Amino acid sequence: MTVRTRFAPSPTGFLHIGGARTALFSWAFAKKHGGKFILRIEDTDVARSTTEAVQAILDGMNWLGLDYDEGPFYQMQRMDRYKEVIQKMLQEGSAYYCYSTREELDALRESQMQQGLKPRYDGRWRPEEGKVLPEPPSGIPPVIRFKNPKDGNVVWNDLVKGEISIANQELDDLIIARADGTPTYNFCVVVDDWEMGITQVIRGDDHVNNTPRQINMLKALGATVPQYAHLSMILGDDGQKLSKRHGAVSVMQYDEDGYLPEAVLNYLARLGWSHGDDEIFSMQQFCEWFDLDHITPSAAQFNTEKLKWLNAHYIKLADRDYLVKDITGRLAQLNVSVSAQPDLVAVIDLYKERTNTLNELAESIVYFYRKPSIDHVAAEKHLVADIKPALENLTELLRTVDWNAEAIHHAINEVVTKFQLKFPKVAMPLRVLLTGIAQSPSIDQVMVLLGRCEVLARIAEFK
RNA sequence: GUCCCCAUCGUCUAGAGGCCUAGGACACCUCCCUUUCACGGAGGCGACCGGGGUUCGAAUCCCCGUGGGGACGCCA
Repeated sequence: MTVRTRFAPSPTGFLHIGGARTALFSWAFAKKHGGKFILRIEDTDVARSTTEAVQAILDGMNWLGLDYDEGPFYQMQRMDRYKEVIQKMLQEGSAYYCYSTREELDALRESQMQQGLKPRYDGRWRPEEGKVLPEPPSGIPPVIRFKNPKDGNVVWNDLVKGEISIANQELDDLIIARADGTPTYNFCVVVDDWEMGITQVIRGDDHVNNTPRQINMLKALGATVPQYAHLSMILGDDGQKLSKRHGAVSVMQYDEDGYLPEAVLNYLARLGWSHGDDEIFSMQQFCEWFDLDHITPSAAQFNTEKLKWLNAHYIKLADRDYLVKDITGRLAQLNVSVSAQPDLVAVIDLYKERTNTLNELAESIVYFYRKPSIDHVAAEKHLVADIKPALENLTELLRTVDWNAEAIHHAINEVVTKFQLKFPKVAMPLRVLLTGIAQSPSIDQVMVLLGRCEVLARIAEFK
């Protein structure tokens, strides 16, 4: 049987890191097995679903390069089909109308909680052999409930967590259609997973508790039950649960923050999944290696430091043209327009080995295109008066020296020797004057790129 | 409260009864490289939640405890 997996987000927000990993694992699993990956938008909560959120999810998938073979399917466009199935269930007796009001149900729930019971529907409208149902009240539009089996256990072999067994007694008759007739999540999932021929449902483990209900409905419909793989959640850097209020950010935020999609993908792949000691690998390699057997069942804490490490790695490998385009954009954000000189390609080459994010890279090269403000601490330490004669002497040499790193280096050495100094004694003030700070690549290389005219101008600032 | 799940260095993890005096990676520390800061290289610090079993032998299997998480919606 061909593998068919799906990613089924609800469009109530952006694509966050947890969703992205779920999507990545589903995608990789399909790729690994030569199957199909399907995108399905679960938008049946009309009140909370937005087209902006749909777009945000699509953007996130696109940025990560998680392409889908089918879809996106929208559940709201499949209403007719859901209603058909519900009618069939009503006729067959696996579903029934329930006239309980929300107030009634709230009261029920509360009293059950007080008694230390698990809150659940008590089945007052559930048709039963020899049971006399109350007369349907007028003016109350009924919901439709699934008639869940009363006895036995629902058991499935979760591909991540192993065998999970839940007693039917723990389950109640869930609502599959609201009073306004629209079907609810648990029901739509069942119909869709069935009719879309999903073979492996890979999703967050907040759905573990929904699984037995879905299996029961699948069985009631005579459908094949797919395999399930429940991924544990991703915690924030601080070990706290991610939520809209706390730490959950869009994957697109990582783009804005200067992370490469390759880095995010590689990081996510390794978060909760492993292939021996391998840490750095391409998505192609990942798709070949990926399996459900090596997914950790426990929750994982996000670690930005490690993401940065991977990002630094991928920046070193990044395509030149890509970097130039990207960095030009980031510089523009900093109100820096890139002039022809110094050549941005050369500048990036000089810095890409020493940077963690693209934002850092952009910020650290601003001084090539705009005169830097001098850091006070650095100035105090290195721009001392007694170095002035040496710098003046260097200035003279720089006016006529061949403008390449070797010649410049030689010129600095000449001054160093003449004034009986150590190399850094001259290099550091130079560095501060030229870049504004005390850290930079090799100073002669910086000077080559900055250009003779600009170098002389900046040294002259030292009064 | 009830049900379900989880538990190896600070973090991500390797580990499917002997290969484990528990391996790798990030972070941290030291040293080397050096023109500063990085990069890179070499070292170092650092963990099997507790208690019982099973077994010749347990990080690995079982039970109990503890801790953490999830679910209990006319949300998904």
